[in-house]
Amino acid sequence: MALKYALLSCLNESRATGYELTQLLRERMGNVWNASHQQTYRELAKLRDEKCVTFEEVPQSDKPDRKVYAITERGRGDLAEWVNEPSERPRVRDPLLLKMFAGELWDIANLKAEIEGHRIHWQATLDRYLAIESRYFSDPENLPFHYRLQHLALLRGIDVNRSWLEWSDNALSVIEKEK
Amino acid sequence: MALKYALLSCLNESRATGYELTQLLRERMGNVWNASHQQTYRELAKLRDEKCVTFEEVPQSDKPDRKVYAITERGRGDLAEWVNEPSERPRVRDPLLLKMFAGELWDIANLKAEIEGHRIHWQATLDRYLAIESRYFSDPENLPFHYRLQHLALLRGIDVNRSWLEWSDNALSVIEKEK
DNA sequence: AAACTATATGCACATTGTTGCATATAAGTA
DNA sequence: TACTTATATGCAACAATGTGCATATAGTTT
Repeated sequence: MALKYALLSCLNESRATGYELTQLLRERMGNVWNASHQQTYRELAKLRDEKCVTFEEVPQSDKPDRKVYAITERGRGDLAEWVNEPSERPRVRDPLLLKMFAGELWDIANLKAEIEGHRIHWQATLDRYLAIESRYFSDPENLPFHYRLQHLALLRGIDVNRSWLEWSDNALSVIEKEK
Repeated sequence: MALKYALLSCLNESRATGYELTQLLRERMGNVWNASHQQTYRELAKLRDEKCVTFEEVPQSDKPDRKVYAITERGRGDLAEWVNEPSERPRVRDPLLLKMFAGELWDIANLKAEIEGHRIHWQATLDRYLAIESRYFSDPENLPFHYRLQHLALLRGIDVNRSWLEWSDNALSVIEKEK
């Protein structure tokens, strides 16, 4: 449901193709929302039907034609309405943490490898977010308000990944003692 | 898909009714997985078909009869297999953070109220998790391994809620300056 | 030469999750 | 007395998401 608004938020800043929107969701909004490219295209088709976006076909000779989407007045209206509605808290669904509740069934070497694997990912994601921060938000105090809000979202991503890194180090030391 | 394993993990520790399983998911596993009671009952019916659980009807005179579920060998096998498979990272879907990307469309009073509302929830959840910690995990060093793993999961919940509290204070001060 | 990555789009089917409803009783609260 | 909460179960319809497949071309890596 909120994928609609994720896409509209992107298009509210600038026009983009489905492909670009998919990338934006993965990169800039990676710690906030995610969707596969199939989902993005499907949702864009729906937004077209609802007249929340328009699109313009841009022919390309070497690659498939691009459809450049733009938000409409109605789209912006829907977005503004949604923004000011109360938001639900995110549902928690974390397979790795869930597995902590099946304790004695673990093969400890597996568990260790699993956490180490995730640790690499968290480190990489943290680095990516820190790079975004230093590129776009190096002087947050002097940013316009709507960028400060985006910075707040990014800060969540940074903090979450830092905290996962600490957690995994802690978890690995617990496992080490058990061995 | 993983709801199956959430339920099996619970039943692996002790037999329980659908009602009790719903509560466990909300309380003890609240920072790890969540499901409505309808989902729980539906999944239990499926687990029955797959012969991963058995159940026993316990008549009650004052309240509706209870169906007490227990895990089977097959269920435990499925669970052990799943535990040792690599886990996907959780998908991120946070409506409040998403709204940070629709900056100039916010009514600032709304935004402030929204964050304050969420703050109350995070504080309450943190307190709840801290209470669980002091009741069951006050001496983690001397706990059996599978309880230490559960403690690790709880620590995530504590940390996430603490970090949301800090974030909301930060966010509120950013908003205050804008006013 | 074959495989992989990036660009670019999308359909069809399957699984999962939400919402509204339905039933039944007891105890506590306004 | 009427409403809410807790216990206890579940179906049916609908909405949202995920997975597998399909197509097309160019450049880069093995």
